[in-house]
Amino acid sequence: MLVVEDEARLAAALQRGLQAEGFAVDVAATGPAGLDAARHGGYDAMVLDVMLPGLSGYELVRRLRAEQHWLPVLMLSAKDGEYDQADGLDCGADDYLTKPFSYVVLLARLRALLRRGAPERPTVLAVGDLRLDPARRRVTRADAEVALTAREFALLDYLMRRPGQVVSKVELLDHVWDASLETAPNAVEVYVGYLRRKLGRDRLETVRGAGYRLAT
Amino acid sequence: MLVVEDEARLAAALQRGLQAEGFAVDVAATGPAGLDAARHGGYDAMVLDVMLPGLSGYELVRRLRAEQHWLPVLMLSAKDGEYDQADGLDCGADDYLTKPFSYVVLLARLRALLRRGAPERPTVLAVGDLRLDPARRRVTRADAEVALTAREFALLDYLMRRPGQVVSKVELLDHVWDASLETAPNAVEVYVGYLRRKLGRDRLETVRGAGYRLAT
DNA sequence: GTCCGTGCTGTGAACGCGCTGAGGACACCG
DNA sequence: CGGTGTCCTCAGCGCGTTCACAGCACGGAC
Repeated sequence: MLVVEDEARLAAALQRGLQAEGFAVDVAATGPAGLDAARHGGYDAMVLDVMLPGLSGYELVRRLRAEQHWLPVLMLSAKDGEYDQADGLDCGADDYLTKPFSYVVLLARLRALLRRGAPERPTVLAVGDLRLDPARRRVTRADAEVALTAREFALLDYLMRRPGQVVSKVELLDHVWDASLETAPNAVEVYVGYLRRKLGRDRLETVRGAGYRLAT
Repeated sequence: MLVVEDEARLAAALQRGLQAEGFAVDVAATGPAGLDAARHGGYDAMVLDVMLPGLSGYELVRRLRAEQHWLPVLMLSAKDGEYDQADGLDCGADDYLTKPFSYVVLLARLRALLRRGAPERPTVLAVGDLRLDPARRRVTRADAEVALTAREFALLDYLMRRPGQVVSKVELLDHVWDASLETAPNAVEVYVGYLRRKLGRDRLETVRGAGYRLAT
């Protein structure tokens, strides 16, 4: 949870209160700092004051949305005019609360926002009857689950993103192994062997002198 | 757009106003009629009065959500107490406006709701026979209450919002703990251990080298 | 056929991940 | 002030994972 609020006392109170509810809370005190945090912080939601030094809350949301960031934003403002509220919401905020606000209501509204925050379903890689779900970290072959170790999974993941292409051992060492210098190319052969054993002999083709290819 | 409101004059005014904005609007005058319309009407969103003959707005939303209907609901009420508002939102409404309300604000809030699309999450998270109510801060396992500490609750909450997905320890430290830099990853292991003890050994799966997964 | 280069695989050892019990730091409460 | 509960660190352990090694199989060139 990100709180962008320049009044130090209110910010501290919000942080304490939300932490007591079990949220992990960061605070930013200026518009630019808040924008930056929202961009890179991976927050679930954001409580945003309108009156901020450096960049208004309105503008902050507008930029955030323009940059394709969709985290839920609850806007906080001392302005209770109907057009202020409508402007805030039309800039891209999801809710608008006027100061002074009830803490109970703030929490309930945050919960309602979080309820809706839906991370889109990650793609599932599929090649033939092989299926790999990066988020669930599951691999199935003809609907039967296959248990893979971390390294095996990473290797298959890389190959399934390039089905039919020949991938060299050096390329695999670079991307699936971190330090290619310290690992012998034979390790790749070993792990290809493991995968073949678990997925079927002919799923991974050897291209002598060039690398490996995932059969489509 | 569905309007559920028993005061004929207000209902008619809302219908006219929303139609002027380009919405196709149907009106229901009682709770049961509204519930039925919401179930089968395929509406984008719903404006719902709380005080209704036959079935209160609270109960209407609760049933709707229990039946897995997630259309956005803007609740309308003459009650402006903070707990009325919080109750309405925790029943599953997405927004709450007190009468008398500004028409401009109503429109802006409806636009914000429609922008978000239908929510995908119920107010109470449920995975298997595990149930977690964020508002009441309670967890039950097969209808038996389980006492959790704040940290345990936050951890389970985060995992239950991503059932079946693998969540890394770093991600958990970022979102469930405040300062990932200052907390050792081992703390996650410790708390997973606590949860396993309270919820059952096999509810939380370890994915070696990747993270943890809540069994679905 | 021989020879060489490349890839495959069984064995085994070191490593490091994750689990756990013990206990210290801290806050809250009577 | 001690009692209680929570949070988190630490150290030790078990064991799965990773990878080097060496011997073998196989393909291609001649």
